[in-house]
Amino acid sequence: METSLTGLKRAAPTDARQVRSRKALTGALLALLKDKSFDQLTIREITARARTGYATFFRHYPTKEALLSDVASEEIGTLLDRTIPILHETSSYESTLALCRYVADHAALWSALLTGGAAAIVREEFILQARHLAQVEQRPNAWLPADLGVVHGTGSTFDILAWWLARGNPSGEHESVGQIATILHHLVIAPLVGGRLEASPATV
Amino acid sequence: METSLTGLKRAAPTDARQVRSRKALTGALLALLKDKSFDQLTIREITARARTGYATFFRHYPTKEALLSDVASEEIGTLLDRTIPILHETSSYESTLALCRYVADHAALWSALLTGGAAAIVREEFILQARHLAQVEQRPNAWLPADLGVVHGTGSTFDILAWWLARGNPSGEHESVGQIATILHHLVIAPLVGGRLEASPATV
Amino acid sequence: METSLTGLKRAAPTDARQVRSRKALTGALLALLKDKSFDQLTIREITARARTGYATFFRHYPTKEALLSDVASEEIGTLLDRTIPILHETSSYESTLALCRYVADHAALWSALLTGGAAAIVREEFILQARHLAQVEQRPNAWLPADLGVVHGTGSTFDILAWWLARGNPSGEHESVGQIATILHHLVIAPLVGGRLEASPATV
Amino acid sequence: METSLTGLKRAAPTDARQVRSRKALTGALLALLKDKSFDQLTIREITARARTGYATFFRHYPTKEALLSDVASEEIGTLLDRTIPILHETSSYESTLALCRYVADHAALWSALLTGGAAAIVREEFILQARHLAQVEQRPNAWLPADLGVVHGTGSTFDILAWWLARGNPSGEHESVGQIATILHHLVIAPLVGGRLEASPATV
DNA sequence: CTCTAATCGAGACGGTACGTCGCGTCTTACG
DNA sequence: CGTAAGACGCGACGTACCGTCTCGATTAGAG
Repeated sequence: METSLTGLKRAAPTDARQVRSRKALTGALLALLKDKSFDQLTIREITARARTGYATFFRHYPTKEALLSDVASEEIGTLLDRTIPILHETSSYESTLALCRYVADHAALWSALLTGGAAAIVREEFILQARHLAQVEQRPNAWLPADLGVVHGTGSTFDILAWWLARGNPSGEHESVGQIATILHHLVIAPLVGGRLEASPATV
Repeated sequence: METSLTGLKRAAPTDARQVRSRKALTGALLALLKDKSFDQLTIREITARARTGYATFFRHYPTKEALLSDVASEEIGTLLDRTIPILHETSSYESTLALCRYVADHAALWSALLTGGAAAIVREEFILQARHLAQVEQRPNAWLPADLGVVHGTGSTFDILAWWLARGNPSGEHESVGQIATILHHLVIAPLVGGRLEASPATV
Repeated sequence: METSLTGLKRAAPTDARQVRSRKALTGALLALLKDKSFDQLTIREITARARTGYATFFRHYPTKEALLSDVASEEIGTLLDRTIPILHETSSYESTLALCRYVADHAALWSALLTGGAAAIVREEFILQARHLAQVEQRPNAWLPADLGVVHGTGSTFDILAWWLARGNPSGEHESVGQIATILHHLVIAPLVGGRLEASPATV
Repeated sequence: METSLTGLKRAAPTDARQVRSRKALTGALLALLKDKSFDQLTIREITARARTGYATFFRHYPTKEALLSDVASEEIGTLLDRTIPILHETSSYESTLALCRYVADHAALWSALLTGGAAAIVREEFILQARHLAQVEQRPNAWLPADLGVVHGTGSTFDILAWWLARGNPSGEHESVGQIATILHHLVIAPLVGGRLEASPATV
């Protein structure tokens, strides 16, 4: 929970066996996360599921969190690149919609990360990375501390997306993407950027 | 993380020794939470800090989470009673301000719960209790599923209060309470209830 | 096992309640010894069986062994008074028979002590007391150290009696007493005192 | 006390580490048995003496008794192979002498087993194994139940050997071996097999 | 026949050993 | 001769029982 992911991408291995081992491990982690909480997962359990030797795990990752990082960190970064900019645009609905589309396109992975047992730790990492990104581009605001804006915006976005993915399978349903984007924009983005609610075409 | 607090208040013991032991344990938990994450706390550590026998812990609580529950559960309920109603009033700023004042008045306890190592688990419990409460009084909404509204409203409120408490000591500073209430109302409450932003007198 | 019984008879209590408590405890011990080993008996178990408070046990006996002592110590002394002299008589069959009769007459108690879970510890005490008794009246013997004679004689007698009591209920069967006395005399007493085997009328 | 050793020899491990661990554990047990009773020995104490991790104990033995078994069981079997046959020979003194010589040759080990804190439990195992062996070759006897004969013979032999080993160091003293064999034969073997006492040349 | 003090039951307490489990390291034996 | 399998030291877990202790609530026996 308190442990934060490193955010450092692990050097890509060249050896074919290493590739196979890592893929097996990440796959096993994602598979197991559908059933149990991340921190009640056992390394032995992961390696057993991956059909891999126990010690092999440590040849690739120092801790369980490092494996999760290897799975999640890059994806978090990619998603963040699509989240942060939204806050800076006045006309932001389109960007919000794009964000939701992206998540829907990678529903399987993001379901595991946002609704699986690792949700809390991924959320922490999500916000942590966002704060680091935001430190650079301070946009002073009279009534809202910048840091709080980032925390609230990122966290809420995370929560709404997680809630969305927790309902069955949203991918493919074009309608649903628009709806969730509207909600997200209405509840989070618009209040932050001070944009008009009318900016969202789908406001019922 | 996945473990949720029971929400059931433990029966108050009559024996003076039991009262003393429980007080020592809860006190030790709160004290330790200021330094470390809840789940990297050890029961042995708690009992050592409480100057209590290790086995005595289990005479009172079956798990570490049960102790946290005993500390937090009632407080969460009290706070929720002040959070949920806000969403139902059109003129809600005053209620928001009252909520913030309440938190400021119990800053020590809520700092431990919201910003300490137990934050994630307390947050889960917070939302869980809110969802249960909200199930009763379904207020259908065309564009926003009721459940999502609760999750977003509760979670965001939690986050903003946590951010607030994480900055030094907010108690006593009358100004600060008003500011955070304004922000909370602006970012979370107003978008949910559809109230006008002008409802908040302090909007700068 | 290594713990030896004190051999000190506890002062008899006058208070009726104390009498009742001790009787309940000794009775419970004997009852439980029929099922389980002495040292896998729990003080809590004994007090529960005795329908007695847990702390009450310690008001009467400092340890589990003290309770066993209270039950067994005097009986062991009495039996020893009938065992030791046998070794000193040339015509000893009658004494052996008397010993067996005495045991048969108190079969219930001796079954518990010799064949129950406390057998090993009672045996140790048996031999220990015998050695102490024998130290006084040294009867030098050229080929057999006196101490070894006592150890062997007492231990073997104990074993044979225990074997005997372990077969159903020997009391009432007059025949059986004679047979076991013959065996005991033949196997143990006669070789020790150098008496003739013919001394035993029942030698087949 | 009531717990009996399994009598099953543990499969010999091939891994050098396992060999080392087991040797350390058995060695520690024998060393500690010189000082304290077996059942007031702590597994933690054994592992500490063996310079071994606590959990490692359980990777090799399920209980303390299993460790004792690993130390004693085979030795008991070997000794029994030399004890039982004696009862079947008419001219048995030589066999008795051979038995005593064997014990004297392994005095260190047998001192630990017979006179150490595990004596009672080893004795039980001794007799138990003997009874199992004797069940096969029933040699009916008019005045002596076969089972009692075995119990008495084995138990007495155990006691006399234990008494012998408890006096200092008997190995090397040729005289002593003959003397104890004579006593053993006189007190136990001869009465059982009905042999004449004159069969023993050393009878003084 | 009362009153007072001893004895009772109940059970919480600080300890300590238990046996289990998972960790991360490090050795071994096999392919 | 490198890698999987897995044994190892470590330490927290939750359980059980120890012997001590405080509580009222009986209840015996002395006055």
